[in-house]
Order: sequence, then structure tokens, then C-alpha cells
Amino acid sequence: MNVIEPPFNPPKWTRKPGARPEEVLEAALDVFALNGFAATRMDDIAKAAGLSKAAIYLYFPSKDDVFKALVEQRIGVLQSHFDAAAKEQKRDPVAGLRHVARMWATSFQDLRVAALPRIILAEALRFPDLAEFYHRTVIERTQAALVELIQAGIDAGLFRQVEPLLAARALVSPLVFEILRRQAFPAHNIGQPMEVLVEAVFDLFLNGIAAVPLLPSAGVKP
Amino acid sequence: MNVIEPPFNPPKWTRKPGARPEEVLEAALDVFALNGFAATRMDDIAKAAGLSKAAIYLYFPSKDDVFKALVEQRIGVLQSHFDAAAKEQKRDPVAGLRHVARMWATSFQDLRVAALPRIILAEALRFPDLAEFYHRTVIERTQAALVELIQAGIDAGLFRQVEPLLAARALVSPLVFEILRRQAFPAHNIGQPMEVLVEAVFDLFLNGIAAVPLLPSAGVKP
Amino acid sequence: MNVIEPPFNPPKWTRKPGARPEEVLEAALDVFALNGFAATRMDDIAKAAGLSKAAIYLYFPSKDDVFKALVEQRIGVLQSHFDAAAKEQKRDPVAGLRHVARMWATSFQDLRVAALPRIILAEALRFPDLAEFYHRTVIERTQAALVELIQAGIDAGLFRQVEPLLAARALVSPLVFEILRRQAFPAHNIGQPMEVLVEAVFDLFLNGIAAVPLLPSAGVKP
Amino acid sequence: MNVIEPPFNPPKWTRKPGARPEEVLEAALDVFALNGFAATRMDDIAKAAGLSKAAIYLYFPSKDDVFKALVEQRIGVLQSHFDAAAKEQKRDPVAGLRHVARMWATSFQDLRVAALPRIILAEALRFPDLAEFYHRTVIERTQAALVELIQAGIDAGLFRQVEPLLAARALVSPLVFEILRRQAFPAHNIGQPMEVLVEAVFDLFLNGIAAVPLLPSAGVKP
DNA sequence: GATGAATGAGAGTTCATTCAT
DNA sequence: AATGAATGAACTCTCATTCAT
Repeated sequence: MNVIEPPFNPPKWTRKPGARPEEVLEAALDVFALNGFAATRMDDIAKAAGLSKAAIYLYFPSKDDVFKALVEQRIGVLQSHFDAAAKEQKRDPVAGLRHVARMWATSFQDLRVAALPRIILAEALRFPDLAEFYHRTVIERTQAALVELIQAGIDAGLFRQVEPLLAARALVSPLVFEILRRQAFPAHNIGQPMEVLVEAVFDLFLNGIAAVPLLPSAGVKP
Repeated sequence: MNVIEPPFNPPKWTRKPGARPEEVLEAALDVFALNGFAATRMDDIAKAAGLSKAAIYLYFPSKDDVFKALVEQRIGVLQSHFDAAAKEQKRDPVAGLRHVARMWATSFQDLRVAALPRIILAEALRFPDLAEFYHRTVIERTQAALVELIQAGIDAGLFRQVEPLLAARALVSPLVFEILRRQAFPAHNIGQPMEVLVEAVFDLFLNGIAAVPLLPSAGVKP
Repeated sequence: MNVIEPPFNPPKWTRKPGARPEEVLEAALDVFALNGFAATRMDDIAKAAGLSKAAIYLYFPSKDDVFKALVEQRIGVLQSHFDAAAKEQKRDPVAGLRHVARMWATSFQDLRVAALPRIILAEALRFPDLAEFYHRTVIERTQAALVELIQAGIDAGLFRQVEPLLAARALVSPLVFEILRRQAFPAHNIGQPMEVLVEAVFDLFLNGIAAVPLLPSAGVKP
Repeated sequence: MNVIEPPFNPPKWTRKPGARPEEVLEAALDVFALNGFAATRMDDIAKAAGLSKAAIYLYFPSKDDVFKALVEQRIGVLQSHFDAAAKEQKRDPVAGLRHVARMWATSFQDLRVAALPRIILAEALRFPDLAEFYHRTVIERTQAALVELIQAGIDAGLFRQVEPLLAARALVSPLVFEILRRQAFPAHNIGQPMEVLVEAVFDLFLNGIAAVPLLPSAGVKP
């Protein structure tokens, strides 16, 4: 694996007919989620997929490509959900934001899916193009959707004059944080379901912690 | 390196006289921060330290141990800052929280320090004992300090009846998020200094996004 | 493929009806000529033949056997040309030798034919039985024909008392050399046609380079 | 090994002090000569050198580079001999040519050295840059030296008006041919020493085969 | 007759670790 | 204390060969 990566050109790997490639990715998700990228051997993936190591190379030209294909496959699905959710609720920004936040909770309930952001974070430096892809397809689009909703809320006088991008991140980051935390420190997971957390986070996001408005500011225009 | 780790028994590597071990860790931080754990070779560390590869083994019994020692060394320093900051300001919870938040910004301005949480996150599964150590000495203590301040604020009627732990995370996570984001997606860094971000985050944390208090709730008691 | 080869037992591969085996050999010649034996994959041959890789195994039991069959097939053709040429011209040894030399030029004009000696040379050590076959069917018979002509010339007083075998090689080797050279160093090919070269080589062969006979010798009797 | 090679930039591999690299090349020559490039495994070279496979990589970055270094080392030596020999004998072209021819015989008496041209010929298509290197450093310079001598002979009226390059090849090719023949068909080697062959070849080269000058022509101007 | 799918047995290469000096 | 030299044990990737369909 090289540190330097060529620009990311989505699917180079050609899918053979049949479900095999998907099975391989399924298996790969399991092992990558468990061990991370570098520590996962092709043999592990093969064994998990019930195939020989060489068979993997029938479907994907390299380990890197297995990983990339996996990310593309899983992320693409995720990402479209958020998009859709955001679009349909511009009328009621509060409900829209809440909806997106809840969707997060649902989507990442599956621990194996939740592993992807962690892995990407871990390997971002060595897969800059993959990180870029993730940023473009997930982060930017989610942010854009949230920003749109927040801006609509501001325009409608529902929200203060905060910086929308910053507010979007303030909403999302506790959720991301929780996802990462649960994986990295599993011993410290109390059973609290994500749904409950989402509601509390959303309440704080809307109302803040202060008992009475504590002025004066209203976000920073960078 | 095995996926399964023995229980974490702090420093088993015995420090030889002289400053050499510290120099090695200094060098190790550089390269781990740059390439992550797996992609860093002992040769890289050695070269960065101006030593031969074999010399590293005079001070640390293995690559894993270099990594662990590094985390231990750096984390201790970090952690004590927050502790101190929190303690001295119980009188004015708002000022206290703001102080802690600002200290984050300052501490992690140094990119090599900022790399630590990312690396630990990335390698947590393969170094569970190290993750545990980090959780215990940094996360728990920071949380404890924040919770104390928040609880004081609630008791003083300054804050709403939120769940203090959750609120603490709501304050910290946008900052952590930003630290991780900057490292993983350096191409998307606008030059905004952390200080500015901290103030904005803190404002949102205190006041929320809503123009007028949007009601009832006040956090969730899990 | 082993370095040690069993004794050469001509065609063990049984031809199935239809022209398929010939088509495979045709394709194999193309790719072997282009890449040599080791670097040619069964997949390459299959693709060139418009068949699946597995189908090749219907006709030939192994890659080695494809190669052997190919050489056998092609060599036979080559060899018979020279034979014929030599036989019919014993009356006029000079014309006979010239005729054979010209036939070389013609036969090896086809690059795919010219590739054979190079490939055999390259793989001779790993296919000693094949090399032996080539030596027996091509080299020895060509030499024999030339030696016969040369001896006839000596007997007729046309040629000096040279060692016929050596003289035969002296005539043939510049031509072989040129064939190999053109393939190995294609960048250094000037467009000169083989025909022109043959005439010049033959002139040198007959008359030597010296302006006046430079005595004294007349070949070596080993 | 790739079919496409970057341009040949002589020694990239940095020699470590001590005789190790030379020992490796010595061993590599043995195995390459025996099995050719593709069929030689790094393990073979290592074993022949009394080292572990990994140790080879301390001195040479890849198998390709071992081969290239070997060729450079051996060929460089050879080639300078011819150069020197040719230069010092421009006064007496016949003696000069004879001297160069004899030097061939001597240099390639060592069968392992004689293997190099064969291997290069065999692998030329996959190592075009190496072939180019060989052509430039050995073939072209040898030819140039011979051409110079031949031209001097023509100018002095000693030689006929032949095409010097062609004549040069006519002299060299029987010797090359013999070198290749001995390796490819070892079963057909009679014990004749190269020296004897060289004298006979040289006689033919000078005087031709014809009993009386058979006239007209005098080489071809392409 | 033909093939898509699969694999076992390597190949070259890397790297944490060791050890004689 | 320090290192140059060496290696064993991986690892990724390749390919001739097989076989159920």
C-alpha cells in the first residue's frame, strides 16, 4: 500500500455477475470493523467470505480497492437518506433538523456501519483520496442539508443569527463523538440507546444550557 | 503485534540514564502523528531520533511499548492542565466552563498534541488497555471537572436542569470533532483559529440556537 | 514448471477434432513471440485464441506442452525449406549456398517466425529436450546441407581447403545474429531489408575482407 | 516485474561497505546463468550467497536491480578491454582485429560471463532499458572499435571497399553465435577451444572461402 | 465442447526484532 | 551505549491448473 494515492475514481473494480462481490464486501466490513485496515489480512477477509484468498482478487484488484469499494457501497446508501430527509422538510426547520438527527441515530445503530467513520478517520492520512471521497459524499452533503435547514430557520426568525455551518457541526458532532466513543471505549458504554441521546442533544442544541438567555453574541462570522 | 493485549501494566520499559528515552518518544510522536501506528516503521522512529534502529530496543522492548510509553508521557501533561483549570473556578461556573474550553483550544493548537486523540482512537481496538488508560486519565477526569462545574451552575440556578454528563459532552465534542476533522481532512481547513471557534461553540452551548426558548424539556435522565 | 525436464516424447497432447489446437498454437506464437515464455500467461494465450483459459487444457495438458507443440509445429515447416533448397543445387555450390542464404532472408522476414529461434535460445536451458529437438531438426540438417555444398565446392576446386562445418557456421551466423539483433534491440533497426544484408554477407563469405589473399592458412582441422 | 521499464539510470542501488554486494552479485551470476532471470528465485540467490532472502534487500532494492547491477558490473569490465585493445592498434588493422577477436575468446571462456549475453537476449523484451544499456555499452562500442580498424584498413588499401559496420558484424557474429550455441546446446559441444575457432573464423573473415577472388562486388552501401 | 469460478502453491517484498562486535 | 548486519515470519499478489455445470 502506498502512502501516495492516485485521485479517487469511483468503481474501477468491475463487478462480476452474481452476489459474490457483495458477499466479499460484507465479510470485509466485518473484519475491517474488527481490526482496522492495516491489521486485516486478505486471508481474514477470504476466510470470512468463505473463499480462498485468491478468489478475492477475482473481484477486486487489491486490498485497497476492497476497502474503497466497501466505503463507497455503505456510504452511498447512508448519504442518500440524509439528503432526502433534509429536502422534504424545509417548511419546518426544527422538525427537519430533528428528523436528520434521528436518522443518524438509526443509521449508525448497526455497529458495523458505525465502524466506517472510525476506520476512515484512522486511515485518512494513508488514503487521502478516500478521505476526500468520504468528505465529499458524506460530510459535505450532510452539512449542506443541515446548513440549508438552519438558514431557513434563521430566515424565518426561528433561529438566532448564528453561523449556520458552525451550528450544523455543533449538532452533528456530539452524535459522531458518541459513535466513536462507543467503539473505542466499549467498556464504558452504558446501555443508553442512541435515540434517547439524540433527543437530549437536540434539546441542548435548540435551547442551550443557560436558564435565561445569557447574551450577547450570536455566532461568529469568520 | 497481537490483537489481544495483556492487561496494561504501566511502564515495564526501564529507563536508562540520560535523556535518550525522551528523545526517542519525541521522535516517535512526530512520526506516529504523521503516519499512524501501523504505517510507522521502527526505522522511521530511529531516523527521526538520530539513532540506530537497534538502539531503540535498548530503551523499549517493542514497538508497542514505544507507543504506549509515548501516550502515557504525553497524556499525563495534558490531563493535569484541565484538572487545574476546572478546580479553581467553581465560584463562577460559566467562567469556569469557558476557561476549560479555551484551554482545549490552546492545548491542541500544537498539531503533535492534537494527533494523540486521533491515534488513540484509530488504534483503540488493538490497544484496549491503552484506550482504557486514556479514558481513565483524560476523558473521565475532564468530564468529571466539567460535570462538577455544570452541576454547580444548575444548583446556582444558572443552568437548566440538564443531564450534566451529557451537557459536558455536548460542549466538548464539537471541539474534539474539529481537532479530528482538521487532521483527517486537511484540504478542507479554512484558516479559522481554534479560539474563534471555541467562543462560537460556547455561545451555542449556553444559549442554543432557538430565537426564543423553545420549551419544555431539560435533558434526559437516563 | 520444473527446471528438470523429462525426455522429449513428441506429441503427447492428443489433438481433438476441429482446427482448435492449431488456432491455439497460432495465438500462442503471437504472445510467446511478444513476451517470451515465462511472462506469457495462459490467460494471454486464451484471450488471443478467443477461448477460455480452461479450454486450452482440453487440447494441451500444460503450458509447457503448448510451447513444445508450438515449436514442433513451426519448426518442421521451416526446416523442410532449407533441405529442399540445398538438395537441388549440388551442381553449382556457389549458387546453392547463395540460394540457401537467400531463403533464410525470406523465411525469417516474418517476425513471428523469426521469434522462434530467439525463444528457443532463451528457454533452452529449461527445455533441454526441446532445444535438442530444434538442434536435430533445424540446426543439424541446415548445417548438413551447407556442409555438403561446401564440400562439393572444395572438391571441385572452387573453395579453399577450409573446415566445412566452420565455414557453414560462418555463413549462417551473421544472418542468425541479425535476426536476434532486430528483435532484441528494435530501437536500433535501420530499415535495411534482409535481402540486401544477405548479399553483402555472402560476398564477404566468399571473398573475405582482404584486398589481396593474405595467406597462409586454410581453416583448422579440429 | 513489469513489462514496462523506466529509463535506465545506472546505479541506484547504493553499495554498502564491505564485500557483500559483490558476493551477492557473484552468487546471482551463478544462478542467473543456470536458470535465466525469470526462473531464478530470490531464495536461490540468497542461498547461493549464504544469506537470507531478506539480506539481499539490504543491498539491492529489487530482483530487477540485482540483475541490472550484475550486468553493469560484468559488462563494464569486458567492454573496456575491447576499447583499449582497439585503440592501441590502429597502425596495424589486421593485427588489431585479430587482437580484438582473441580477446573475445578469452573473455567469454568463463561460461558464467558467456551467459550474460544469452540472458540479456532472452530478457531483452522485458528489460528494454537493460537491453538498451547493453547495446550502448557493449555492442555499440565494440562495433565502433572494429569499424574504426576496418576503415583504417580500407584507407590503407589493405581491405576491400566493404561496408565497415557490416564487416564488423560478420567478424563478431560467428563468435557470438558460438557462445550462444555452447550454452543452448551443451550436448553438442565438442571440446574445441575458442582460441582455435577464433583463428579459423578470422582466416575466413580475411580471405573468404573462394579459392580465387570471385569478384565483383565489395559490400553494400545501405 | 466449453467456461466461470475457484484455489494451492508459490513469488517478491517488508519489517519488527536480534546479536556479534 | 550503540550499531551494522542479518533474518524469520509475515504480507500482498500471481498464476497454472482444476472442476462443476
